Amino acid sequence: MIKQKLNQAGLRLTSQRLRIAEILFSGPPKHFTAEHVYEIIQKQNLNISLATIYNTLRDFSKKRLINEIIFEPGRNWYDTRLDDHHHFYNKKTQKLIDIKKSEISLKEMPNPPKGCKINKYDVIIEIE
Amino acid sequence: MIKQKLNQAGLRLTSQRLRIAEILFSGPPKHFTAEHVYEIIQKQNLNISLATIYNTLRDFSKKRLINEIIFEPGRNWYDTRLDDHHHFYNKKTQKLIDIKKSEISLKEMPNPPKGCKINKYDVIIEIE
DNA sequence: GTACGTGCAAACGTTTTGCAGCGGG
DNA sequence: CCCGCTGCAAAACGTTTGCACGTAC
Repeated sequence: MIKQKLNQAGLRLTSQRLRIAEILFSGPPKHFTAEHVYEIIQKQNLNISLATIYNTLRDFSKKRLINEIIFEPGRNWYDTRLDDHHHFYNKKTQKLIDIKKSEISLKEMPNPPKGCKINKYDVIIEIE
Repeated sequence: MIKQKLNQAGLRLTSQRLRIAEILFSGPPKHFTAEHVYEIIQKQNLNISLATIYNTLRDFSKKRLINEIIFEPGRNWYDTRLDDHHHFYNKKTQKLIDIKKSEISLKEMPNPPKGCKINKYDVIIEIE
């Protein structure tokens, strides 16, 4: 349940967050930017300010409800999938395509510099 | 030779480009942003506008003289290394560390969607 | 009641662009 | 001589922030 998700993450159940979460977590996994979410909200004749959407997505991402993907300069993308997987990125169409974990993985993970631990790793394969 | 490099890429040999290329390609491989290059230019008491540096780095990158690396939202990094290698990214110190190709590679490259070819792939391992 | 969230507009940092003038080929 | 490059300032872009108000808990 969405309310549980937000609660567990320590986020207050405001109507804006609930609405945004509903958009993100209903239906199949999605790749999206703040602007995409904003457009959907507009089409539903709802009124949530763009700033709130930016803040909400950042909060969700910090609390690991969604995943930030960086592959394009100057724009933040997010992914509702949290499991270990990677992406094709089509620069022309600006579309992301998931790559299942089983289809790809590193031969071996290199040792991080001492004192550091590995947070996560992303593989972006640029196609055209 | 630097002049040959630019010529082969079809770029005119202007003094600004030569100066920037000299900074990039002298010494060891480097990770840098436009702002970094600008600071170096300033310290040398030269005067190349920031816009020109942005444009030049973009041109160099398009012509594959340098490599664009995307790992941080809202800032473009470049790398003078063109060979197949990947990066540790320390979010706290904002430093990039090279990972030799021999230390890392994919088990197998997944098939791109039909009609598409693979341009390049980047592995970013975020550490802290 | 209080700390946190929201909306708005304004600020921010990075990058791009329009345009007049310069200079390489 | 022409087209591409430069410098400057201004615009553009995505994102964040300051502040007054509202609301969850």
